[in-house]
Amino acid sequence: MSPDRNRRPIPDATVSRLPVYLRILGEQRDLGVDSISSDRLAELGGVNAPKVRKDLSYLGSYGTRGVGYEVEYLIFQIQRELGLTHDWPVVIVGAGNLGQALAGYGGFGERGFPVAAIVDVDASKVGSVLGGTRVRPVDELPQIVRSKRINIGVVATPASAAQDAADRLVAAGVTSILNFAPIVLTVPAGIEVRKVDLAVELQILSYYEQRRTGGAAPTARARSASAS
Amino acid sequence: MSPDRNRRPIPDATVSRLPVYLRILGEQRDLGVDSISSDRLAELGGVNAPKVRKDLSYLGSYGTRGVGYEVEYLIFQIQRELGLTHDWPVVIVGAGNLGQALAGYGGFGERGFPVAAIVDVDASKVGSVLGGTRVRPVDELPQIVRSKRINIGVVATPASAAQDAADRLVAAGVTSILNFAPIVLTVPAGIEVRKVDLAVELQILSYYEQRRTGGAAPTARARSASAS
DNA sequence: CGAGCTTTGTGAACGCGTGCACGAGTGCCT
DNA sequence: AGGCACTCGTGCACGCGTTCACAAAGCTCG
Repeated sequence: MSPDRNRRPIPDATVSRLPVYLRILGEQRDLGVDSISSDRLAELGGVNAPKVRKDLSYLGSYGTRGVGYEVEYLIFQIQRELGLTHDWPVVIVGAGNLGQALAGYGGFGERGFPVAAIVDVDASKVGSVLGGTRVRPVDELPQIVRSKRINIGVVATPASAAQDAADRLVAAGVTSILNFAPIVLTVPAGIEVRKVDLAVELQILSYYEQRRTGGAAPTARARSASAS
Repeated sequence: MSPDRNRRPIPDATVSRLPVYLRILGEQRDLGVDSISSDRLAELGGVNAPKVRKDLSYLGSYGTRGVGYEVEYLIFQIQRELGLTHDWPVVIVGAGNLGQALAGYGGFGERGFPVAAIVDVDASKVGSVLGGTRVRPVDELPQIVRSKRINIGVVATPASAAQDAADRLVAAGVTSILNFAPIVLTVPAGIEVRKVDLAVELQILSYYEQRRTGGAAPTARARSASAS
């Protein structure tokens, strides 16, 4: 299991599906399933079977023809490829509504991303406890990142403060950022940024709704009275 | 009317970028800018200029050569295309950590998606007030959806309850679902579903971190991290 | 031990989206 | 009025990702 075996780059599209396979495999293992076919995995994952096989083939040939994939072993291989064999502690910047929710949301820790710290510029928020973690002043970011060996930061501030938050994270030594603020962050080369904009997802749904109904308004202020 | 005849379909990739342009245009308008070039819009949006022009060309030829795009008019055109000329009230299923956060998060309402209602199966959660909205029992979903003319539902339940939540939403008449639960929902044809899995985004970041460091662990049994 | 069924792994074709280059239209300045 | 600088709109080539089809490989059973 020497990591010096040169890894060819895995297509981005495949990387974004591997976590899905991983989750399904974990569920199946907990159900007592020890072998699974690409067909079944595709069904559970909402994709088609050839795509599953091609995706998994980027990891190596870990399946057995005529049988399928050994669940336990495949979990290990995907975890290894994704770097999930150990925890990645994260620091959340911004203890507002969203930051509080993310801290309280157990899903991060369960999947290997424990919330190691929360910071905020607002002194009035410092000291309160969210999801078992005390909010600390943003100035302590460098010490926190260094002492807890944090590589990933989460920006959960309002848009106006997001760039500053990102700058501070980068200065503190973070190399990957998950950005929930609706702006495009400017970061130095080599820093990986992913953006999640909740409103954008709704707007995309709106487009398909609008196309479906031909523009009929569900709560058109012009016609029906939508109080409150 | 036939909704698909008057408009050629816009590529999905373009649809997912239109909200980004829309947000930037709104900001620029608030700053007093009344005309913007594709170059500038691309810079602010983190894409390249030809892509901006191609995206906008799907809406029609609303630019002026030699000048750029009139901000106000372009905002209107994108809003019209995305169906954002009126509000789309949404209902949130699940008043747990995530549901509470989404209800309190003002970003939805600001962007035209007011939280019209929150429901939960847990009777102990019913009655509490989140973000100005009282939590109501899940059985009232059909009445809520009908009376408030809701087309979009948000699933913010644990994974185990997500499929049931989706079924109830569909039965109540919702035609689009934004799913935060980490499972693939099964819905009838014609129902649009978009999925946001917060942990998946972190796992993707983990992959790039892992590739960068060659698999060095940041917390557990780590050698010295690469301090570049 | 071989036939037949099952399932993986992958080369190749196809389609979509991106990036590029350039023609076309507009405003400004002399 | 004419030239020039600027920017949009778009045809085209390229590359990535998806899909398909099929050969290779393993298991089961008689």
